[in-house]
Amino acid sequence: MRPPEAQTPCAPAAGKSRVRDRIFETACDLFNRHGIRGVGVDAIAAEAGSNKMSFYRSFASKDALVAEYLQEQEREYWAWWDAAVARYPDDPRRQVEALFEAQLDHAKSSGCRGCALGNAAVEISDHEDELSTLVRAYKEQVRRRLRAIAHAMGARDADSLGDALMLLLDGGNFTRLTFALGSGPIAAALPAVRTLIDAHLLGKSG
Amino acid sequence: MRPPEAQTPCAPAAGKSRVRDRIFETACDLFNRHGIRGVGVDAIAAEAGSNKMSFYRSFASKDALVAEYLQEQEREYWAWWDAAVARYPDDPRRQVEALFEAQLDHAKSSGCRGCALGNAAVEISDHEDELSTLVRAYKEQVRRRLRAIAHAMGARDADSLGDALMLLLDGGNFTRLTFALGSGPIAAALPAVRTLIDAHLLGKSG
DNA sequence: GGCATACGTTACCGACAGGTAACATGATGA
DNA sequence: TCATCATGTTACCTGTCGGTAACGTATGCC
Repeated sequence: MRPPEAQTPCAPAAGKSRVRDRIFETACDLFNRHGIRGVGVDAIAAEAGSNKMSFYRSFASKDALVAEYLQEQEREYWAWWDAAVARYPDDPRRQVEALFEAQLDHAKSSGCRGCALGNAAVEISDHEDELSTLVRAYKEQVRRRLRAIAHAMGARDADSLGDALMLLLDGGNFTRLTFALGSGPIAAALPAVRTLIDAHLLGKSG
Repeated sequence: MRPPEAQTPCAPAAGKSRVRDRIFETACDLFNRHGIRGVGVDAIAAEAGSNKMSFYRSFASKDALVAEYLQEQEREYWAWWDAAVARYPDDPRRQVEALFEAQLDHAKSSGCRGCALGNAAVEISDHEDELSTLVRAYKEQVRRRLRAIAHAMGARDADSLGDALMLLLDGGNFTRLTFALGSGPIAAALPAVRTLIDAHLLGKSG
């Protein structure tokens, strides 16, 4: 996927450089804080202690940077997910609870702006195919994973349960944008999750 | 709130004109479709069959238009809410179900882009006080209303139930941005709502 | 007719956006 | 020492943005 051109003799891996990394980290931070359309290339480079020219030596365009940003956000998200889930192998119910616990925990951090990928869906119009495809693939995987866990629990209407869990998850992400740190309705997610799982494990409900 | 200046002798009500209405409707449509930052004043005026100069004769600034847009969206939303709820006076449980039925129904329309106010929260940075205050007030009222209905049901942990309902509602709005018409997880909202209400009416759950 | 209202048209402004050219510098390594 | 590479610097291009000035015109009211 990535052409092996411009390979430096040693040091940083495959075409990556120090400024590039600094710029990219800065970009991720600014995109998260102000939205994708709310941050210009110039501002990113300056905030990274560099300049626009150096930016364009590392990134083909702003769109390329945004795509990489979204991919990185997804990568981090799944790492976060896997870490939460890994603590309870073979216990899908506790896995789900751990996910929502971790979400609540993360929502209490001041830098949290909900779901970066989901927020991007608001900003990118439908014709920006590459970006919206990234977001769609991510959301579909969230859905698939939650449904799979619901199935693993042996729940009745597992797909429906998985989807309901996704609604609670995304509801938390969405409301987090508006409500300050610990004050939002997101704290109600975990009890609701437990109730729903109970209902889907004991009997038919909807 | 609105100064009574420039009152025309008769015809359209209090300072409003035909172009103004056309421009405003066009703006609402475009904001919904492409986001607030994704639409320029020029594009709005042109799409409305007018021009920028006429725009600025009716609106003090783009920010003023955006504020009015958000207020209008909120007005329409509560009208929609009240209509759904009014069909079942004195039956709070059915009121909630009617809300989620109406949401699902609306989500199936092609123009639906979830929650306009919530989407705006993604685009406006924190320092734009006037706009983010509008969004926050709206979201707080959603929360208050859902909690109130939960209380009216006589539910245990009514606040928690109300918050959980809000998460499901906003989760539906958020996911609607990504999943096409009827294909998203939003269909799982209503069964989940019923399950949660049942649990909160029968016994303690979480 | 005279006048104000409402609207269209053209042209312009300063600011900033994404993106590029050309050149200077400083470290590295053969 | 000399070439190379990564980076910084300055200047510039084009386009678009929010916003304004000045002028023209159709309508309708008195």
